[in-house]
Amino acid sequence: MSQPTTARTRFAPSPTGYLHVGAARTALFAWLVARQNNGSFVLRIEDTDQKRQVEGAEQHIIASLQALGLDYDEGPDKPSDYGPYRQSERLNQYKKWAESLLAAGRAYADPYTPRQINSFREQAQVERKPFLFRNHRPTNPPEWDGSMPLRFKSEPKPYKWHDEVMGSLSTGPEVIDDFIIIKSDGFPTYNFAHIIDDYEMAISHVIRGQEFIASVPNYLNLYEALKLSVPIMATMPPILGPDGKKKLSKRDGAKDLLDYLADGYLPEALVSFIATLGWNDGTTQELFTKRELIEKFSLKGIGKGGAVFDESRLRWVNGRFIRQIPLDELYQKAVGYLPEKASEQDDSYNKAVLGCLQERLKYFSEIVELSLFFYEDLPVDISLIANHKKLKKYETETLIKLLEKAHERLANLEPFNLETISSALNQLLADTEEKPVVLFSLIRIAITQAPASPGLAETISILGKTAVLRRINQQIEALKV
RNA sequence: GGCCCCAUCGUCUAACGGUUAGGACGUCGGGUUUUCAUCCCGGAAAUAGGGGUUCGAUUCCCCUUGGGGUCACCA
Repeated sequence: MSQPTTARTRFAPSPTGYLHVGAARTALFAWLVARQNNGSFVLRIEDTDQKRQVEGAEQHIIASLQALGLDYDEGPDKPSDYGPYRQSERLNQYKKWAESLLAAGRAYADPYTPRQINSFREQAQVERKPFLFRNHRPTNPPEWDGSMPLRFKSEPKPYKWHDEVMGSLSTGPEVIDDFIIIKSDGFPTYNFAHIIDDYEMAISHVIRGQEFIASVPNYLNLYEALKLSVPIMATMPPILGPDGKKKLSKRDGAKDLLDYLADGYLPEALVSFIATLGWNDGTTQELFTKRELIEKFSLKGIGKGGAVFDESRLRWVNGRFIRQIPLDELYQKAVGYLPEKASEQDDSYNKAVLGCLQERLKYFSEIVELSLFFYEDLPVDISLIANHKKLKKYETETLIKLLEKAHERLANLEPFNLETISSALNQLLADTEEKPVVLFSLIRIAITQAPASPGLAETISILGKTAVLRRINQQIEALKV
């Protein structure tokens, strides 16, 4: 088998929907193989099933690849020497190759109606045997006029082949069958088209999902009939849903890659997470930049078993990536996720808010919930005190007094900045002889009305004296009722 | 049902045939002059079962079990 020195890999989706995580991983790995060999990454659109076309799917997929930073060198919108890159635009190629098979006696017209084939199939099912079309191969097939499907005439035999991920694979002759290569609508099937295209586009590595592994022997049979050399093949194990059994599906949540991006997951984090779903470099490294992946990735490092998509781990990965980016960059990326009223504040205020959220943020769309109190007075929620493990033991009177003392101290504080606030709070601690958990929790609840928030002094300094004093008073009033 | 593939903590995974089976997420428990969703420390948690081979199997072989894929004029 010839091993091309420069890798040419492809991602070949059919435009029937959005790009989901599993396809994104396949695309990522193909991209990595191309990039680490200084090769080419090709996007080919497999639109041979007219019925399943989805309007806009191609654009959606392209947008997803771009968002992840998986740039391709050739594709429908990037014409190059091996185009066109949509299968619907390559019909004459498939026809040419099909006719050569026909001429060589390795293809024939399928004279049966779908109904007849169905009855063959049902019969096989009753007999609990796999359906093989070649058991019904017509002795005198009619001339192929394009109105009937064209079938490959197989030569059953056992196969043994190598898969970069799965290792050595083999099957017996019983899996080889006559499959349709040109449908009655004139379009090729995937089984035929991809082989022609991979050859004509000089693809070196075919990286795809495991749903195709059972068809590989048939492809090998076709490669032989066509006298084409076989590319390197790599089969990706499936990405599983939360139950750990079935393949990840739409039911399991938002699986459109663009949805994750819209929720405020960083492309870098998504790439790192998806790459480590089934792959790892043998060390304990958990997070990878794209550069590191290009350097370290290997198809051989991919596990053979399926991997469950664990969103909580994705959140953790994303949180780590968020913490790594400089505040200015974070601000640029996340400003749109701030609450509506953020537009009434200036950049420095909003940036300060994001700054103190950064270390605890997991994804951007939770920013509203985490930062709302920075932008508006939330209604006093008495349950925050009533349910607090320490505060609930205190008399309301005592709490009011503590708040009044805090109010007084902060009201007289000048200048009003992080440093002075911190020391004022410490003074307060000493004066009241209360534990921090009591005093600070009380003040924190008063000024945020939220179950969690950034550091108290920091929060106070961002909110400013006016808002803080107003909110403390609101809490006092609520307690008095 | 035939054929093919897969199998380490709940999850992602590491371990030239020799390790107290490691790391990470999650979880649980502590800790830090606030909360906790950050941070630090700690705990619980796995080689599916049975046979071989071997001085010694997570690792190699076989069987069983479990799971997945496929058997389309879908890809």
